[in-house]
Amino acid sequence: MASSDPSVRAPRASDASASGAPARALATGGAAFSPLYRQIKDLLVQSLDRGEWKPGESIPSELELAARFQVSQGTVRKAIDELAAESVLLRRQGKGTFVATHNEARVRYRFLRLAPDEGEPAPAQSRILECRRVRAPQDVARSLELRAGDSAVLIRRVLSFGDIPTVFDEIWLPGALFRGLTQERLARNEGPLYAFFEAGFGVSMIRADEKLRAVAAEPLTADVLQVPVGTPLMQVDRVSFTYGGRPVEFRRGLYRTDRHHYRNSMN
Amino acid sequence: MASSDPSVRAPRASDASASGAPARALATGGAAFSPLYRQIKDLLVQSLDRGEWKPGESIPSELELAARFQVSQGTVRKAIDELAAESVLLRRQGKGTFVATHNEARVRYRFLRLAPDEGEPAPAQSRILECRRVRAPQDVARSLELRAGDSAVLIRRVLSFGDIPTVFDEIWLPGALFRGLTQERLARNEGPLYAFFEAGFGVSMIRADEKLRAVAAEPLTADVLQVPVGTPLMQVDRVSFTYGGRPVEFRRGLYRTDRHHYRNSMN
DNA sequence: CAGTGGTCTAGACCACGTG
DNA sequence: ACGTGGTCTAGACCACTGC
Repeated sequence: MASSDPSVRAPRASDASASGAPARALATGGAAFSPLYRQIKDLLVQSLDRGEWKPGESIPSELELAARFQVSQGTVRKAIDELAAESVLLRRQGKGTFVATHNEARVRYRFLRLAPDEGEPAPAQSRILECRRVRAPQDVARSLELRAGDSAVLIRRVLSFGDIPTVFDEIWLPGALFRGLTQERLARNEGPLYAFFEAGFGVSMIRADEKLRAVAAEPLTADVLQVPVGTPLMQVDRVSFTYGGRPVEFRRGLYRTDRHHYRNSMN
Repeated sequence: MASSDPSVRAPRASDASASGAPARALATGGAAFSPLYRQIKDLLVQSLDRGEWKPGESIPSELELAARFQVSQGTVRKAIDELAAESVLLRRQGKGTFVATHNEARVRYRFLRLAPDEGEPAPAQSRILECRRVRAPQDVARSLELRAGDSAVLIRRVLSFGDIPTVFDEIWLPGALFRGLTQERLARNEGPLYAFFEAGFGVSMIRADEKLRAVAAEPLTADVLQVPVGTPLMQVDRVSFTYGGRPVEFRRGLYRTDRHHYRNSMN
């Protein structure tokens, strides 16, 4: 880490207390007020986005960051608190603060909400049916903030639990971010897809919005999931976002819910 | 509020710093360690549970609470922070901290996740089909932590959006908590059911767990929702909890998802 | 103007993990 | 023994609200 970091402390309202003059000029250009800890949070997110600290690595200690940004440890702490609450960072007492990974057990089932009706959640077997580059259809392009016709990667896969095919996913990714993604590399990958994306392409999925509905199985889907045509399935449309709220995946999943259910918790 | 509150400060490890002696005895009995701010949080929840502050009312200021519990304002603040993050309390700068209500716009759609495919969320029209006292069936009793055969209230209702029946709910409540709940009172109520429960029976819904699946419409449901038998519907089983994590409602909802979807956000 | 929550700082000590 | 995050305190000032 460079010791002469350009991200120095932004003047803020509180500084007036020392000089008596109401000096106020925010680094963001002065349009919107944002507390110091949130400016620090934004700087941390920018560093994550730039890849300064990679998933699984530890970030500098709170005291180091406080020195770098010229603020108190408490202010850095509050910024990290928010990022930890969003599962972007992970604190481990006595060890440090780490960039979250999609490999850890603690977040492993954060995005896969399908749970077995009986027994414990078990890892799924993934079979890649297809992976090719296509022009983004209009609705996908809109979700991914691409221009219609831009390059995209389309993946079709099936997730099975104990030999029962349960999830049929169609996944669209922005072609520009996933150069070199091939069916071979996908098939070689074990473990969660998102862990593969962050390790192989530097794209971290941080947040996702889903829309769920009940639909009848169409012939193709029915064949893949080995159910009669017309069987009620859950259709899950998801848009996933990376640092800074940029959409980087659109996905349509079709779930069999005869032995599994989609779990959700609200508060 | 009684000025001589019995909930005084519990001795804790940090106190040893003043005396030099490792005095440690937690109010909880000493079994489990819990930081001071969490003990304060528990005391606040107990006060809420007792009804010391009712939904919509303000709780004492941070400084008052700090004086009552003999801790610093910062410790009270951290306890309140957590309760605000859980939407149990609501902070309003310059005004105070308030007990959350199910009437406010901010939390109105916290538990109703069904959103229209087009346009803005609109309030639903509720029609009560049935409200009677029954013995709790075994699975309901287990969800509500009752003994099988205990008294329960069963409500059946339909929610419609613009004359289109969209949700068919079967709701079970513990009979002991909802004495005097009749179909007449229910029908008279406008607005969210949970607001009615908290105002009329002092039962606040704080958290809920849901299990979703896709099912085919059965004849009775098809009739109520005016869809053909066999239409795919979303079945939502919900257990709702009040202060202290006590279950106080089991609900099975069947949703038409031809013009609406169930929205979910993950991070 | 007074009172509320919101932000920021500084310093102390505790609990945990590692060497 | 040391460095990490976790907790707790104390005090300052800011921003918002209502009298």
